[in-house]
Amino acid sequence: MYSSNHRPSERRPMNVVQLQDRHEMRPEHDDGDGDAVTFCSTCAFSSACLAEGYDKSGLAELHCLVAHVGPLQAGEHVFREGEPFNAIAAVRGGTVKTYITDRDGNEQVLGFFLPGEVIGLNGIHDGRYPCNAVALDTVTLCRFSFPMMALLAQKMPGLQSQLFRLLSADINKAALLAGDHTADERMAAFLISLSRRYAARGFSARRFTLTMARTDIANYLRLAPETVSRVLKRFQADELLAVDRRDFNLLDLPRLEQLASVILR
Amino acid sequence: MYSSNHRPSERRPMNVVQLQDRHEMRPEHDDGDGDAVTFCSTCAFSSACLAEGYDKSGLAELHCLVAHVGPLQAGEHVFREGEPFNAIAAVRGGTVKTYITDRDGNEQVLGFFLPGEVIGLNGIHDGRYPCNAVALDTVTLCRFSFPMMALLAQKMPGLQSQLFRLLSADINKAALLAGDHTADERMAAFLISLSRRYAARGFSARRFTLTMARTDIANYLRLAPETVSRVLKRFQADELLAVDRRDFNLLDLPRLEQLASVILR
DNA sequence: CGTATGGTTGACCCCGCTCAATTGGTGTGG
DNA sequence: CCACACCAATTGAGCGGGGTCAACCATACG
Repeated sequence: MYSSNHRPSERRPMNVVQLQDRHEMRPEHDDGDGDAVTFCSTCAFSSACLAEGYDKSGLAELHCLVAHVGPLQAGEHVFREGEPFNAIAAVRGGTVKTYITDRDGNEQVLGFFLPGEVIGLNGIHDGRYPCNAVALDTVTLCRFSFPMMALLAQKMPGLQSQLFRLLSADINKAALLAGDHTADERMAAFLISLSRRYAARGFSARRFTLTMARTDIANYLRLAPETVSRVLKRFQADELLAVDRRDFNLLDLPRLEQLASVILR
Repeated sequence: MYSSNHRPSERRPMNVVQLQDRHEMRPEHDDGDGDAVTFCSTCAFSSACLAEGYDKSGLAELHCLVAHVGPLQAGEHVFREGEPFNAIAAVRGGTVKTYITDRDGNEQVLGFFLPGEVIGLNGIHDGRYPCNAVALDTVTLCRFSFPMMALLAQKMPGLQSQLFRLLSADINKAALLAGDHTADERMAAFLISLSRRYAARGFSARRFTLTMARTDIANYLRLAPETVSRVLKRFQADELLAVDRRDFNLLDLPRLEQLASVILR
């Protein structure tokens, strides 16, 4: 039984509730920067935002209720456990970590969220965020007021079904970690999952630099940090990958996929 | 690392896809049996079905798209992994177990569903059920065509938000098992969860008879069946509970809650 | 009865956690 | 530029919770 003794890393004492107030936010439609298009095409709401040509008024309304948040610096929180839920957010840039802390102050990492992925959906249930969300590096977000989004979903079938699909996908994603698997399988599944998600966003599937510490990886995989070190060392000896600090190079994707397949299917 | 060698229990060779075809179904409104009211009051859709007095036409439509399924006998499947998703179902009576089988044929139990709870929501994601659902005893269901329900949710804000809440709740439920906890904590959390769910449906919070086998409990908790036996024996020695085969009597709810609190919070 | 199925018990062992020491990279002040 | 501190990461030694394997027991059913 491993339990981390580390408190959540907190570089900034300031507790700015970024999804609650309106500091550093700008409405979507008044900044016509060029990378908005490239971002939106990989965002989880792309099909709702872009592919709804048949309902241009709805599209305009969706873009109206989007607000840009950030940039947040590493260690700043997006939201905290127990805060009233009122918005979800799509990661626009950077990486967000979600976690809970139990009664003893032990941190338990729930997930890492890359650009295009949506955080906060688990807060719908009882109107409060059930976990914390913290920036691991410089993070920018698209904030969506959930009440307004639900209202708009009444008029836009595509948006409603997209929300249903996102929620349903998170159920299955949460179940992945629940299985009991070896340290090797967990690590391989973690790396393959990252690889696929980076690749889907146009980055290299083989080479990437992690934004999270070893302790975060270990905590997420329910392993001791020491085990993560040893597994990575063995993977390197077996020429499955090359790793230098946080730079990873997946040398043998097929064998990693093979290892991960028990979990990722 | 424990992996079950047991194939999914299958007492009936027949593979009747119960949520797909219309055998043994009757529309809700043509059977005015008295227990419909008592069931519906504890069903997950009760707030949508009953409390929507302000929208009687919507209520009537919701009842129109409900169809009763069953009774299914123990071992009969409600749906199977990979089948096209087209409906969710509320358990009306009995217990449903959901599970997946990996490449090696090992079963992995995902959850148990009591009367009033909803199965199939994780199939929305990619239009196929990602797991199997099997009856553990005699099961009756309320089947809801999901496309029709989504359509109705466009007109009924209460139904839409109820669906959002159900989906969001399942995300958090799935995350519970993911933590690494001792065998004692897992078992206590399992029993307390059942206790609460029975109590919420008007049954005793202390005494109940399980419908699932030890192997199912073990598999669900990611423990070996032998470990389940040993933990229960120790719990009994410590006078936390009394157990005779599948009859449980929770003698010391406070201490069990205490043990479970790390997981259930 | 005999047989099948599910549950229990005991002996043993291994994966991964714990504890502790060491390394190395990064930042800061002299 | 070096010295020192600090923290993340690594490495080693030891051990314990829980899995494995096997035998045994109990209830259900033909």
